Amino acid sequence: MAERKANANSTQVAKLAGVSQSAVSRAFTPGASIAESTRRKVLQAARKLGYQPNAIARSLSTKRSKMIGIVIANVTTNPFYPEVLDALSRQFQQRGQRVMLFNVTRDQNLDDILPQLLEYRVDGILLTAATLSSAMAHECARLGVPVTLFNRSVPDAHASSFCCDNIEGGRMAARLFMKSGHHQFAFVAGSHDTSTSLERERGFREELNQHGFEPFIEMGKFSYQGAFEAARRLMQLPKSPDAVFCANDIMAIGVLDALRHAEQKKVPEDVSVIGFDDIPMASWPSYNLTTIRQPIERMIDSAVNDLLDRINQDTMYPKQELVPGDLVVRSSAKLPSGLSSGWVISTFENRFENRNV
Amino acid sequence: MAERKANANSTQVAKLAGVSQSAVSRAFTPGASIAESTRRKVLQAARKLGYQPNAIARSLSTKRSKMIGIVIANVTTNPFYPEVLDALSRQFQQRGQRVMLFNVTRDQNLDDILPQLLEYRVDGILLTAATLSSAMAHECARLGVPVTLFNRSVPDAHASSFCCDNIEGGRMAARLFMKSGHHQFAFVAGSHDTSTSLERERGFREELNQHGFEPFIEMGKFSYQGAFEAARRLMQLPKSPDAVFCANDIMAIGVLDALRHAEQKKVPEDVSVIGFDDIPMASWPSYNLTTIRQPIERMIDSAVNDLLDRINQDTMYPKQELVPGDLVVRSSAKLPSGLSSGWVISTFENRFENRNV
DNA sequence: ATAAATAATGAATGCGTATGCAAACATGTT
DNA sequence: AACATGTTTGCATACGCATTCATTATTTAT
Repeated sequence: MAERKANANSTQVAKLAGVSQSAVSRAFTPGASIAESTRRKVLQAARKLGYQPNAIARSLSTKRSKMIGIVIANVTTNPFYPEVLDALSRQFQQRGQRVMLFNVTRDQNLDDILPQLLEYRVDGILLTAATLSSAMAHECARLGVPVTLFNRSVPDAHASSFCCDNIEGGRMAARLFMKSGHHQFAFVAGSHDTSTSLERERGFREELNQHGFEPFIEMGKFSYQGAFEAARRLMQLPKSPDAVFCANDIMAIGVLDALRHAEQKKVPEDVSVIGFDDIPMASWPSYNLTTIRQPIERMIDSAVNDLLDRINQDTMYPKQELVPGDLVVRSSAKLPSGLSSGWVISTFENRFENRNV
Repeated sequence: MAERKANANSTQVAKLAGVSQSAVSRAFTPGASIAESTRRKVLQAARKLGYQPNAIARSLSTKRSKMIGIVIANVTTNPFYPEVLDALSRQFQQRGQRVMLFNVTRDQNLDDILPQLLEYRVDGILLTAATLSSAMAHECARLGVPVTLFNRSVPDAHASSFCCDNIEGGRMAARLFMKSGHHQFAFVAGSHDTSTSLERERGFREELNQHGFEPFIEMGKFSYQGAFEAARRLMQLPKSPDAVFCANDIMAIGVLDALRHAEQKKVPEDVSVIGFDDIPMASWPSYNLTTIRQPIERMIDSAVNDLLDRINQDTMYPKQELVPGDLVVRSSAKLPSGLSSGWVISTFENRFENRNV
């Protein structure tokens, strides 16, 4: 049924308008040298034929596809990523770039994906998942395709990277816990090979270590269910923790549910829980999660600007940016004196007086 | 810094391999007529130059972009859509199609978006958001670009459509409520111009009407917050409802939270709540939501197959498919005798004996 | 061995646009 | 009227690949 009548092309429009094909091209190129009168003639003919410039042909000719490749993962398991994708795609659309999306699994090798993007000559690549192999980073550099990492640390100097300050985030969580008098700490990790989880763990542990504490570590596999089970394991321990920091909010929520519904614990009376991200659900009254907020909009703005700038000016060097997170105080963690729920704190207690050891 | 060394092209590879450009093209075209020996020569030369075929040029030449345009909305407000996007993108990737993503707001006009897709000569379009204007449907038909709607009813015969049976879903919710002895019903709508919300409302109301009941209607704006407020308004009513059906799960959860945390109601003792979709959170112990499950995977499979089939065979007609939902019985709604939590029911009580009027 | 069929190859062309270049045109200056 | 300046215009070509067609190499059948 679909007759696949090919779209009209610039030559046909030219003929109808009584001008050359170049004129048609110029009529659709902002800033091109063309008289207003001929432009009108062209546009009129174009309308009559239902003509629309062919972006594929334009890309071939200009060597600019106006497409950005976005690689993402965990869209269904972590509500943080739909937010990231939403902001990213909106930004790029708004700035005249199309988005070619690749949805990968966390363990999937980027070395199979990136070539598919490069094949389409995307103008730039934004990675929010998986880690960039050094070989691929070089390949992109060789082809002059800028790469920006979001929430992933940079493998070498060939790519830009925009990260929340995970280490300081972990430290803030530790300080809040200590300040409210906790003694037994635990960290629920996401995975053992993701910089976000590792850095949050490191900050948390280092701050605790400085005051003579050592956290238990459990694996939550970056998922609600994984964290749910991790929490149950934690509660089996002889000295079960009274303060649990999770590598992200969705796991914190899993932990909360496990504590309340499977372990008959009260939060925060029996156990305090802190998450990371500040996803929308964190503020729902069922959870009221104390968490470290990632300033998504600001981070995305920076990342998008960086990538587009590097696309337009070959001279720019990649940039590494660390954005501080905010401690959002709600009620899943005991409050130290002087703090109350509802506060958002940018720099929490750089120095901490240890009253518990 | 990026020197933007253009990628090698087939001519350069040909020269190095001592063959013609055609041979290079054939070496990369599965099923083309080429001797195994020359193919090897070509591939070796290609590897040496870091050559990768240019998909843009190929698209121009073959008039197939191997790209599918996906239009989606509500990615951040409704966890159902990340699931849809995840399944869709995975399927297309797996079947060798790239995905060009457009993220829109619910009120955004598709007439501005579709031309941007058509400009890139996508092979097909999959819409999960917004409604297709008749003009645009014709435009796509004219250009021979098949369109498939997911969870949206079809505007005319030019597009395929894959929908959950929303009307029957609404009926099932009504039957379950009536069977457990409820008397005051309410529906929390998503919007007044979305077929999903309208159809679910219609099924719900029609089934109630047949037994002499009439539901209150409140607007929940397809969001947690909107539904939260809708629930509070419902509870102000002189005869406040004891059975609330929501147009989707995220609103049902908003209603649940409002009832429990703002209205001191017990669920399901004081009020029963049913949702629609069966998003992952629905099974979390904090909510345990009784809901109508949309069989996402099956629906997506059908939609993707339909679209790809229509891309490959111009002769196929668009298809309209209605997929039945399943009633997933958990514990946010009172159980009628004979039912217990944990059941999944495909066809619930087509005939209902009204014991309450 | 030879004819007939098949497979492999390269030259040439087309896909639809952008753009450098030179020619044509318009405008203003002396 | 002659000239300088600036603006429009069309021609021709390039972008990188796929594909048709005619030609040549190879295999198969007789």
